[in-house]
Amino acid sequence: MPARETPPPAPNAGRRSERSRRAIYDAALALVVEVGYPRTTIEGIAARAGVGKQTIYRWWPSKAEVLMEAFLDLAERSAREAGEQPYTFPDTGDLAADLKAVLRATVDELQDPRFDAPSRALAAEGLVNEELGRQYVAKLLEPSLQLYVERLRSAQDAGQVRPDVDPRIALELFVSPLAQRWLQYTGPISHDYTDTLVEYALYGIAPRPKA
Amino acid sequence: MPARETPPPAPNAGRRSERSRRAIYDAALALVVEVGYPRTTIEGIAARAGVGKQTIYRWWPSKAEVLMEAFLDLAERSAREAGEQPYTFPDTGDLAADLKAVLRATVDELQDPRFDAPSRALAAEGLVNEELGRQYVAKLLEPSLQLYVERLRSAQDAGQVRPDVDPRIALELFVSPLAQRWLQYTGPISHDYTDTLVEYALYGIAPRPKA
Amino acid sequence: MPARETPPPAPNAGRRSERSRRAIYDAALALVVEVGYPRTTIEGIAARAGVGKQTIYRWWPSKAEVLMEAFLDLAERSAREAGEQPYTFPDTGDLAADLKAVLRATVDELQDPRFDAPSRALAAEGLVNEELGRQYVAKLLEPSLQLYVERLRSAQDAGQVRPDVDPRIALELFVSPLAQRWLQYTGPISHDYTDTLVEYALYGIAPRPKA
Amino acid sequence: MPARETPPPAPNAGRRSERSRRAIYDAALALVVEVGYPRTTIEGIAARAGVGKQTIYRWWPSKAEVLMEAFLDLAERSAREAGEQPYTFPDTGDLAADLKAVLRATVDELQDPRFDAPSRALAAEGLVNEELGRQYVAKLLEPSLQLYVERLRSAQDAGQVRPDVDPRIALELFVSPLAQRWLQYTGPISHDYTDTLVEYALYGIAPRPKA
DNA sequence: CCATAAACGAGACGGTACGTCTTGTCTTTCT
DNA sequence: AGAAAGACAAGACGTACCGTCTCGTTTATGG
Repeated sequence: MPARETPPPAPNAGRRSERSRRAIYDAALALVVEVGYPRTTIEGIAARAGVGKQTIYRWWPSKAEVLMEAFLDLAERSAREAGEQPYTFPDTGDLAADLKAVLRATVDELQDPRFDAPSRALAAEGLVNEELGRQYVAKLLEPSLQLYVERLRSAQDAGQVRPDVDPRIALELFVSPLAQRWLQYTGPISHDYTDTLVEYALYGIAPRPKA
Repeated sequence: MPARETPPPAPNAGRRSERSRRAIYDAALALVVEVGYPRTTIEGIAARAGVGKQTIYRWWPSKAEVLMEAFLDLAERSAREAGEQPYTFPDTGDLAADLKAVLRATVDELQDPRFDAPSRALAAEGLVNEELGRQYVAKLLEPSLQLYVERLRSAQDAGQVRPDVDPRIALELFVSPLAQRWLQYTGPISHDYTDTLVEYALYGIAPRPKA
Repeated sequence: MPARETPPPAPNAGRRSERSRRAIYDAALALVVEVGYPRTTIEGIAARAGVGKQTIYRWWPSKAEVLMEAFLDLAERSAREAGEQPYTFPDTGDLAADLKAVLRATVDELQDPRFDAPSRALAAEGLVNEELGRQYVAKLLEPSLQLYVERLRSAQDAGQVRPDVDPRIALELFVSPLAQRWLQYTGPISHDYTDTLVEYALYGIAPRPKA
Repeated sequence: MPARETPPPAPNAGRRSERSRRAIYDAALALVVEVGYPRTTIEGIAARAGVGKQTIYRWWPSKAEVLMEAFLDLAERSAREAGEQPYTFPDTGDLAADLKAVLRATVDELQDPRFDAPSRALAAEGLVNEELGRQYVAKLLEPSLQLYVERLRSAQDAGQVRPDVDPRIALELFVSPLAQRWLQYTGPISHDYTDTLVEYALYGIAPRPKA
């Protein structure tokens, strides 16, 4: 592997301008919503943020990473704003009801362009750039999926899910179909749809013997 | 609606050079595999195909559409070469076995870069360009999914799937998780994995009453 | 000497756009006069000429060379416009009178900003870039100086200049002082001044023996 | 005239760091010799001198002025080092010999890159920036030319130069040609060349009547 | 002899221009 | 008329410097 001539001379994060960082986040998110990801350029972000291009290049290696951080920040702020403690999952004892509730909320969120546009853009970039794709999963997807894992484990303890079932796989039965319909336009998404997914996943599609 | 000055003077498809078309397909597919989709440019395709840029712009509106056609052509040729009749699905009477077999074959296909690279590229473009995304689904995805629908309907007739189940949704229980792991690197894919998906989907993850 | 990776792929001069060339010349000359050479940028020339930057970079290696060609073209056009045959020198038989006349004309020309600004800019660039400096001399200066050489030789034939004098050096006695005052602001320039130079140069500054 | 908000809060020259000043001079001169004037940047000077950029901007308005001071300082030091009293001119009574001697020394000096590079750079900048050009003349050129004036006046007193000759113009007959050949590459410079200039200038190029 | 205010090194910042690359259009020439 | 070739206007890329603006850290009196 040929070494770089001059390894990037690591800027001093202590002196970083918080003002600029915020302006860049805002500009990036706004542009992705307004003109779409491919027409969102680093020049455009810099201009809209009232910032020199170098200030972007100093802190991020690509527009995808700018957007990633901006979106993570947005998610954090949104959660905090909503007064909710983030990353929790209802556990009423009724697994089906809890899953349906969470998936219905997810469906609603996926309709909001402020969430849809950046999220979709990052997913798209991730498909074609493995490094970024893995970051996307690790930072955005996996933390949420982990909540399903925990809820499913709790359901296993309560005897509502078979103990031999792998929760990490089980969750994909309802999460992945929704994800695919959302991302790839393979079908409409609705509360009914996710309710159905939960039903099918819990009880299977094969005929059930009479209890 | 302001009319175009010159309505696109529709080229005469009859005089189209078959030689150029083939060269463009080959160049596009090769480049996507070799340098990746983002670094595949129309200029690059033209140069590699020994073709004028205008010849590409005359017949396709974007590099994504070039790649789409090239990939469809590849798929057709591959099927023909393999001597198989395309678009069939095994029906041995054992639904679980048939699904597992098809999904195992799919897993193998997804590992082949000649398939993976263009397919992933088109998916990525589709995420961010709805028009293209819908084309992708209609031309590439839906035809395959339709085979699952038919097989599931046949299983319903045989009493192996509950009659109230919607086959178009049911198929997503095993197809979408595989698709997501493949596209988004959310987990490893293997024959074991798809076998498990089929099991979970057919019989559910909830405890089954004794038969 | 390390060879270039790809030697510049020589554009096809036959297809060159005359319209763009003219627009670039005009823009370059206008900008140098209006905002000065250092603030004349390639981007500015391109914008003013309504031309892509690449069209400039395709045909010229630097803004200095653009300006050089533009100025040569201007000189040619000016001469043609004035209906004069360019590159001639009066020869009335009276050397002193002829030299004074030409130098007076030169003084006038040096006051015209359309001539002064680009000419001075090229000279400045040439001081610091030997390659360009030599071009400046070869294309702009030397052809004019050659006319002095010829006139002086004719004067030698007529016995008005000593035969052992080197005309190429002799001409510098009046041309260089004017050039230096013009370029370096070492003194004012006027018709009187150049007349004096001719007098001093022809007859020396030492006392002359009575004839 | 709109007044400045804050009149430049004149730095206190008393506290100025001599160490930095020296380092800046050295860096500026070295860089001009090593990489040429256009590639000598203020950032580069600061880095090489181990100095903050602001320390340069605090004391000089432009890189040209830095170089000017650096060069004046160099000239002073050189003179002092050579143990010579600066700004003197030989007066042996033989004008021709004295002029030839001084010009030969000048020719030698012009060949030394430590003198040539900065001097040429300042001249170039001066061509295009009148203010700086006039400074260049006043601080660097005129003091030397004044010595010629004095020597010529002394020669006039001795009857070796006609009393009606203007020494300030006369000196240009030999100084300007040398300057032009040096700066603009209009011809080679050598001791022979300057000797010839002196001859021509003193006795003219026209035929001399028999004494 | 210590307090304090300046100059200092460092370097992030908003900008401008660089020279390169690719896009999609247009034009020329050949077949 | 289609195709190869490639010049063109447009504009984003990522880099290099500009000149300004903080940041702590010397440093050098002057109270």
